[in-house]
Amino acid sequence: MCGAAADGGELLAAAFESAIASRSPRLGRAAHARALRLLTPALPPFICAHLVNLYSKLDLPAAAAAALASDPHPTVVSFTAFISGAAQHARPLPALSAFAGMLRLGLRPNDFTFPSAFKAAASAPPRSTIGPQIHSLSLRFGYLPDDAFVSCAALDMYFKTGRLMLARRLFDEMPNRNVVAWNAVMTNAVLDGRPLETIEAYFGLREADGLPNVVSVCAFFNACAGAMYLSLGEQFHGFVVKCGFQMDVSVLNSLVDFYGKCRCAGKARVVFDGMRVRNSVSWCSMIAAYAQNGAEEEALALYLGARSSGEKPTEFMVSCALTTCAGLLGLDLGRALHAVAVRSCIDENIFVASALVDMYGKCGGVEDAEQIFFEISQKNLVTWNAMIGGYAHIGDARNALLVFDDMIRSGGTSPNYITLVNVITACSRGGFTKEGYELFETMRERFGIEPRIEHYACVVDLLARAGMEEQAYEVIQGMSMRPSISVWGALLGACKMHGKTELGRIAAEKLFELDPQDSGNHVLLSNMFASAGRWAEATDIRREMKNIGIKKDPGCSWVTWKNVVHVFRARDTKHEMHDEIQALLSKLRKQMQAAGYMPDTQYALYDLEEEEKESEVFQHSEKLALAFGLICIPPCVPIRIMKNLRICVDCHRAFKFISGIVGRDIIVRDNNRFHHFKQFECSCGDYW
DNA sequence: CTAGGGTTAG
Repeated sequence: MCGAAADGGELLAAAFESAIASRSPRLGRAAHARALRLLTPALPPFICAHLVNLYSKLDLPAAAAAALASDPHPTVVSFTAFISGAAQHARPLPALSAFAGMLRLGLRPNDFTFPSAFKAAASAPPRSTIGPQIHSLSLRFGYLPDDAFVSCAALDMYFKTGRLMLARRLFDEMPNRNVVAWNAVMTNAVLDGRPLETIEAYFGLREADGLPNVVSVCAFFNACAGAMYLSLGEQFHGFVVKCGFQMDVSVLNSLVDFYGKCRCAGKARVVFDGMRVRNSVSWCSMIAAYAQNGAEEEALALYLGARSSGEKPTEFMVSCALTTCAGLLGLDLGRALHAVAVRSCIDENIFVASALVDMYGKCGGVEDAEQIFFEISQKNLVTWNAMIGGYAHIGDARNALLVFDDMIRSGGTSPNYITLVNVITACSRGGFTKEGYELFETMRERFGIEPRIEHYACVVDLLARAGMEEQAYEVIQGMSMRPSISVWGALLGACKMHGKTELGRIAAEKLFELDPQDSGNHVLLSNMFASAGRWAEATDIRREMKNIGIKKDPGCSWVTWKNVVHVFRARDTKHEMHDEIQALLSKLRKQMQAAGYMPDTQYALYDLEEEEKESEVFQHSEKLALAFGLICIPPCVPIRIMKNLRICVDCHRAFKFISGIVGRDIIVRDNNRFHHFKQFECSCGDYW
């Protein structure tokens, strides 16, 4: 009888183990059923512990709790199995309450229990004392800093709960620091955004004659990625290959990520292509590497490749792909991914939800962004930033400020520099000059955020746009850092808008120094002279462009209809619907003129007659795209037009008329922002 | 029968 139980026990143990290894709840339940059949009438204690371990490791919390509850005499082993599974699967609360439960039963946690308890306590909020309490309990039970497992777990817990002093002290007290202790220092320094410390810790490990392992290597690449240490990372790449770490999937994944973050998508791809084994992390890293380097098409192709090679649309996969859509302004694709997220039950994941808010905001669907945003119960910094950014895109300063206020008052999240960039941008575009400037002036004392170059660019834009170019110039002159292209660009743009030719010339000359090849600035300056009637100077700039070989970026606009992108250039005659488009445009021209429209031809080529100029502006790419949209897209659907340059002044004026005449919503996304035309008006209030 | 440090996303 006893022997039979033992034999059955060995068989069962093997069955439990293989169910856990293959992560198969089906195999697990089968092994459980077999145990019930073989061992009657009652399961022996060690099988009860096995069952708790099985269900806990398979992430079946209800079954694990039931197994623990049905154990007539639970031991420290059953409890530890439960706690460890819960901690590994990010369920810290059940883990900690089981820990408290075993103490109440008078069971003494052992050196296997404490590491899992610390792992659970590591995800407690920063102010929580649960971690330190468990630590003092472990000391009371005699686990001194020389127990590597216990103290490494405590060390990691102190780092993850933001108690850096205590972590540092524990680390210094450890008599024999193993590689795991060094790794805890390295990985947490990366997570906290101190990559330099990670690299220092790596050299500390080497000086102490420790051998790095896979985890140390990943942390090192992560640090190089975070600090953009391309050449250090490349050297380390060579070393890692020599040590034979290059067979490890995680190491290769972190290499892909490293090259991607260091703007070397090509090198990332070489690593990715050389991988013999890939997991979903590999695909996500490579998709992100493309998306972060402006190669959205490649990113999207890779996403489709991952799906067709059987990868599941995980939270990671979908949020990577959504970022790609945001960069591509691919609203239709983004909607499709939204549907994928809903079907896969991951749309409430905070990363996916924030990515959706971001995507809708950037692709011109603020209403959809809002709807998702207001349903997110646990908003974090990125969620708030994405929503405020969405309002900034359409220049809705009022809502941006309201949401910013909500964020501050909710108290859970403090703004970061991106929040301030987004709010000030919204103020700038929405004409809330006073509010925006006040925020800029007080951000240091109110939120402890040091103004960065981005904030200067925003505030120069804010002031200059509102006609205060001189104040904006004073802000630039008072800067402690070197003004960037965006700073001078903001000033130049506003000077052109308000005809401040002299200051505009100063800004343009700075821009020519900083970026001699950029055509946009030359065109802007030339147009500025042209609209001031200073044709000679305008012509000079054009001639200079020709001399140094700068070509004007060809402007183009595009409309997506039935999954086909229709691209238009100015004076395009090649489109299959050319005749219909021209017919509609001339009909619209008459209707608009009857409604009081006057063409704005001041930037058209200046050697043309006035009448020719009028025809000229009627061949702009955005007007061709709009006419195509009006013909093809049914009346209830808004027409969405993308443009690679800024929308032209005349097209902006014309679109307002057309939106009213035909009673359609027209949404234009240019290289700067959205314009939503409706009933003879534009969402930007002509302030752009 | 139970244990620590890990790669990807907004």
